[in-house]
Formats: sequence, C-alpha cells, structure tokens
Amino acid sequence: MPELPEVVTVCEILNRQLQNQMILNFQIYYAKLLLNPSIEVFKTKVQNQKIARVYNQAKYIIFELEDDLIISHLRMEGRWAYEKPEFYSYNQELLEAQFELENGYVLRYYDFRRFGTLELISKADVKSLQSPVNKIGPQANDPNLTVSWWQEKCAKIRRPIKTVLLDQSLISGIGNIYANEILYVAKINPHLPANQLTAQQVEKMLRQSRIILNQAIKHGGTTIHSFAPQFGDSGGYQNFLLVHGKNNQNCSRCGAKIVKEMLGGRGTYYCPICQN
DNA sequence: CAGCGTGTTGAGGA
DNA sequence: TTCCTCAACACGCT
Repeated sequence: MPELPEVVTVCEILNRQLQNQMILNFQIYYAKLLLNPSIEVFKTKVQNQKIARVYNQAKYIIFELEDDLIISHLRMEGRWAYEKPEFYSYNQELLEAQFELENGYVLRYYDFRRFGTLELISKADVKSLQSPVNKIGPQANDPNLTVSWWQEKCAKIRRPIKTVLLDQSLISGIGNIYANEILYVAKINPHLPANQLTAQQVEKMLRQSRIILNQAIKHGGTTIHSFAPQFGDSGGYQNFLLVHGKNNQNCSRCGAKIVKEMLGGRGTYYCPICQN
C-alpha cells in the first residue's frame, strides 16, 4: 500500500478526474472487497449519484457522493485507475471492481494482493460507530496536534514507540516506511517504551512526523515495490529515504551500520549508535 | 522452499 | 478488564 502521502497523491488525482461525474453502474469481480452493504444494495445506492469530491481521511480514500460515502482502503497493493473501458492500465485478472461513469470512462480497482477493502456508509450514519473513520486517531501531520496531547497518550503506553506510531487508533497516517524515517530523524530508538520518551523527544517526534509526511506528499509519495499513484506516474520520495531499507549501509550522521530487526512483526531500520 | 512486505484486525495470552 | 503480541489475510518476489 501506499502510505499516507501516496493516498493523498491518489486522492488529488482522482478528485480532479471524478468531480461531478455521475455513476451509472457498478460491477464487482472479487466479492470479499466489499465489506458492506451487500452487492445489491451497494449497486442500487451508487447508481445515479454524482461524485461530489474525493478526499482522504488518514489512509482511507473517501468518495463523497450526494447521499453516501464510499470508503476505500488500499491496504498493501490496491490501486484505483480512471481509464477508458477498452484500456486496462493494470493486469485485467487483478481487476476487483469498476464503476461506469456517465462520460464513458470507468473507475477501476485493481489489487494483486487482494487485501484492500471497500464499503459504503450513508452520510446520515457517518457518526455511528460502524464507520471505520471513527476508529482512527487524528492525522499525524495535523497542524493542530499539540505536544502535550501526544505526551499524555504516550505516557500511558509501555509498548515500543515504533508500534505506537503505527497504531492508527491513536494517531493516523504513519506507515512503516515513515515510522522508520521519523524515528531516525528524531534520533529515537524504535524499541524505547513510549512512556519513557522525554518531552523533548515527543516534541521532536511530532515535529518530524509533520515535516516528513508533508515533504513526502510534496514529492508525490514514495515509489517502492509496485506502488505508483497512477499508471506511469510515480512518487519521488524514495530518493530522500535516510534509513528505511538501508540495512548494512552507513548511517548518514555517524557512519555506523544501519541495522534491520523485526519489531511488532514489521521490518525496523535504525542506527544503533545515534538512535539510543 | 522459506521468509518477507507499503496495512489492519481479531484471537488469545499475560 | 486492560494491555500487548502475533497470526492471518493473499500473492509475488528474493
């Protein structure tokens, strides 16, 4: 998947392409993609609604219709493509769903790993607990977040700080690549229990979260493995990564060897000397 | 062949 | 009960 910067990039592109387009029909080829409602209800609801806009809430992509929201999560490998029906920008066998639009184009969802999800919720029910976007914490690059808020949260948690950064229910939008980068720049050891961070470390971590995510968004996200925001396009942030994927390379600050370990089941890269 | 991966969730243990 | 860890999801790549 795409991490937050990739999702933001995708939303900007989709919003430009889809704003005010009417949905005429919907087809689904992989039933598990749609969490709810049933295919029949989903189809009936989306037909003849216009897409008002496309935006993101953390890593969720939200297609705002007139009465409903379609909430998409790409997980690891999902991708949306706006294209002519006869042109498949990606392997047709990986096509999971498509919307037929009034202008003759289609909006297609491809996912080779089949992890992504799609659901529809009416605007009236958005505040209900069922909405996935109600289960996530504030977005990490939100300028309104305060150090004291984050400090209070961290003070109650004994888990390693890296797994806390990845916990979307506490703070949203940080994925594995950026968690590694944030902790590297903030010089914090990923294993450090969250409640042992000093106020200065929490401040640095929050500031770097903002800087790194916004910087990555500016560069169109990170192209790593197969991710590309749209056919042909790709992000440029991978050229700025300082620690993710750099195991056995020299730390850009102190020259020590970057190590890779598994932490909370995820690849974790850090400098054992200057992140202590 | 085994392990890994841009993400999340639910089960089960402490 | 709360906190935390880890397997599972599906599939291609090394």
